[in-house]
Amino acid sequence: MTEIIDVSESAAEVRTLADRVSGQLITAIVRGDIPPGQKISEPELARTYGISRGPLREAIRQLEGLRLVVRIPHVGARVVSLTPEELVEIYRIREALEGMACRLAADNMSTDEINSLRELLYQHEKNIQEIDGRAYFQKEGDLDFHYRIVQSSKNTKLFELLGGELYHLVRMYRYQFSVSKSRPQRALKEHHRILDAIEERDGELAELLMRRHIGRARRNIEERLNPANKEERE
Amino acid sequence: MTEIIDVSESAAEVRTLADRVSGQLITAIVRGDIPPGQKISEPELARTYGISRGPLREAIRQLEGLRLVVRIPHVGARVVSLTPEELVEIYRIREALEGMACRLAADNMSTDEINSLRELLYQHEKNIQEIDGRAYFQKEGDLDFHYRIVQSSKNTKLFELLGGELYHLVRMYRYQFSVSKSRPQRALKEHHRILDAIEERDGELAELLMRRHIGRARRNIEERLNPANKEERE
DNA sequence: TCTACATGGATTGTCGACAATCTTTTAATT
DNA sequence: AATTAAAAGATTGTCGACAATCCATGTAGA
Repeated sequence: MTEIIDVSESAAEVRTLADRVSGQLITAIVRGDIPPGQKISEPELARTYGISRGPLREAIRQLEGLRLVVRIPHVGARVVSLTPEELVEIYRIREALEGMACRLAADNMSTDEINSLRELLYQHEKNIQEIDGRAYFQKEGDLDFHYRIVQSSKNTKLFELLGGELYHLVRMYRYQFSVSKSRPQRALKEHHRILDAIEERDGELAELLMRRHIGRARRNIEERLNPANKEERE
Repeated sequence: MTEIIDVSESAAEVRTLADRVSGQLITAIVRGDIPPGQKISEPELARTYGISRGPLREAIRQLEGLRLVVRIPHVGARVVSLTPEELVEIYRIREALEGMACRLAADNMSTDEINSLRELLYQHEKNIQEIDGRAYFQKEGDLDFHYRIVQSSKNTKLFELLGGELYHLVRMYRYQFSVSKSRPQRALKEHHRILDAIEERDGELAELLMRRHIGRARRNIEERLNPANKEERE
């Protein structure tokens, strides 16, 4: 999952301090080093990263745009703490947006990109078999798949939107609600099917499969919230 | 169209300078006072707004998050200049997202909200008849309708996404590619139909109608770009 | 005359200090 | 003892100045 970080970090060889710190903060928040809800102390962070408060404040403003922190004037910034409902909301948005991305990718993805992505899936397969228990790589790897699809949709705005703010939040909550163990193999199979559809240039099917795929993940979350009633929605 | 501005401006009674200037810059850019592609000179703007460069830079970082400006380290920030293709991309995203918003709104919109929105449409009707030529209010009013629907979907993340960065860009390009004159009446009719479907709690129909509605607007733009070939897409 | 380089000017990036606001602690009153 | 009020402390917001980088102008050489 290096790519997502790279977008904001090495895009221009890590120029300004604010940009660099912004990237560091993103990973820190996503990995849970700075847990959700925690207050962000400017003096403390400035000391930690060895910079002044100026660039730091710019970085915070940037994170605010990515919805990773919530700022209250004259009070301070806190790491965002999504309610489970909001997380479900995000998955609903992903259903719509990534479904669309698949439809576009079926038209616009090059054969090179398809082959490369297939390669990635084989690699995931190996990872799952090898480090069976630790689904660490898989956790990020899954999103890597989605990332590439969106990228290959060739809709740059869609790419910015999903890669920019939605994926960071998803990544963040992956590290917390640790992924259930039964999903990886199944998810991998679904990934292959989606790529199959794209390879056959069947946009309609690709969209359907992706919507189902994300919908399942969403229901997975919903069930974890309401273990009691499984069939409340729709 | 006051609401959209209010979100970022008066949310906390306009506290910090950065927030205030951020709001002013947004309207300035949206209205075209600072045209697309223009360089944003920090010293000049700081003088204009009578503040120092500190808060101004924070405001610029915020606008960057809203995709209203593009920043290059050590070079400067420019007002974003969307290619027509990107504008079409945005409309494609709106199709997906607002279609979804309609489906949700059919379930979650209160009768009060429905009545109030109907009232707004009647007001639009009056405006169109009165100031026939100047479609000024209509221009913003149209988006007001969409804004309310998304709001009533009760999906807060969806609301943030559409209201936050997508609508600003759409508003911005409304002021440039001035809306064709024949659309308003037709658009108003379509708005009524969409609201009808929502009122009848027919989410599927509401989604369909909204997708068509935005799709038409998109095709309208596409035709303006390629006046020659009308039937190239799908 | 054109290209390459160097110099000067302007702009962006960073810092430390001061002012305004909030939070916590302490004290006083009921 | 509990609640309110006041004061101290800490944090956020703002500013002006300095450093680093980029851009434009001008000069020298081929």
